[in-house]
Amino acid sequence: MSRPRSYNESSVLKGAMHAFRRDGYQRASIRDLEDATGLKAGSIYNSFGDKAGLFDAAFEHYNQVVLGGRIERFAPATAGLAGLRDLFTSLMHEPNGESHGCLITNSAVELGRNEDAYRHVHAGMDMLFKVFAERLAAARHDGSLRADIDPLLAAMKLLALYQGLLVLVRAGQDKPALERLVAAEFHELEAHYDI
Amino acid sequence: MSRPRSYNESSVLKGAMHAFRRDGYQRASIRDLEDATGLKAGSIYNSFGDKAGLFDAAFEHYNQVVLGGRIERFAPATAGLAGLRDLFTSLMHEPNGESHGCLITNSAVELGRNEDAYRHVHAGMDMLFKVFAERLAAARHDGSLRADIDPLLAAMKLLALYQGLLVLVRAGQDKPALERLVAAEFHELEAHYDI
DNA sequence: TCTATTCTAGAATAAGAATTCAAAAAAGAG
DNA sequence: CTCTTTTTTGAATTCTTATTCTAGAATAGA
Repeated sequence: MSRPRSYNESSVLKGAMHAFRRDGYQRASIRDLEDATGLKAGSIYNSFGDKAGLFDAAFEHYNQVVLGGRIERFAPATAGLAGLRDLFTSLMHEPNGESHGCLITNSAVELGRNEDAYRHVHAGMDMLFKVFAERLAAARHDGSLRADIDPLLAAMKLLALYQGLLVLVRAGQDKPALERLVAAEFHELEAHYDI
Repeated sequence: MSRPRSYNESSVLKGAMHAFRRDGYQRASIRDLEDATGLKAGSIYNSFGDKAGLFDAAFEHYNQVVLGGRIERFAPATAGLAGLRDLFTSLMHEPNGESHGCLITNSAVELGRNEDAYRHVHAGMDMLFKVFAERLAAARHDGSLRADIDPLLAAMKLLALYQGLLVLVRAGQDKPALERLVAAEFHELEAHYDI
């Protein structure tokens, strides 16, 4: 019937996401997005409506694929507190020295309460908070979490720490120092039985 | 000899700073900056060279006056750990429900390693880190800090938490929850003598 | 008071960005 | 094979933004 789209949606979204993470919503021009996605401006408008529409789709992709995948990979339910720690440590290990940062953090700061982005920012933060809270609650049950720690309060603290680390990485702070910080924080969370 | 400037430099910088905090460097247009400063574009260019020059001056002003003043007010050397806690708590109490955020956090995220902003971002973070480290070291000496805590490591952690809180405030997270988090964190830092 | 100089205002300019448009191309349905 | 529908493309357009220019106003010292 009609001519089918010739591009691969997932690779287009990946490219757009990359550009938005690196440059922010405002600075990523349609020109940049053409390069990043391999599509021409016309096709972008035809497929996504406008720049905001592409951002929307790219953010959705980020939350589901990148963030979701990261959680699956580093912090599945079976990995306990150590998994959470690995998730945090991975923030300091972005490939080839680049620090694109997190679309959630970057958008929260750049766009504030902007309605469209707000939805995704909240969804992403919720996803993180829930994983933190679940892992901490489980750790409390199996005794690996210090008994005097409130899982929900600690989950919120981890969320703040997570966002803060991303800011510091983006600002070029010394990564080894940040890793020591993460190690120390998780050491504090763990139950340690004195002999 | 020559006509002197008719504006008040400090109030101009305050206005510009406000606009940059609210909207970010990119989104704050010269038009917006005219309104925010009360100057006309011509005067802005005459006095500060260009938009980047005004941003530079406004950032300098932020670090010296706003951040410096905040530290003086909430966390002078005499106030100890409680002063630091108050400084953190004040982040959740911006006047009239607005959350302009911190120019340091916002610029770190928006501008990344951009050379001009980088200088100020680093200066601001350094200023915070040094205050945290000094207060923690002093608290260690007077015994109000838990003895097993490394002041430098804890200072870095506080810096991350500080930046993270600002991201969460900007994203509209529940402020009371964030305040509880701060209270809990400082409770953890303090030495508590069991009777 | 006059003059040199700098400030201010607001229009003009120029560059860059987002978005739209019109024509060419592709692919399946009949 | 042709027709229809939608995508693709690249140019055209419209908007916005940063920056410059020009004329007029203000000031302090000669």
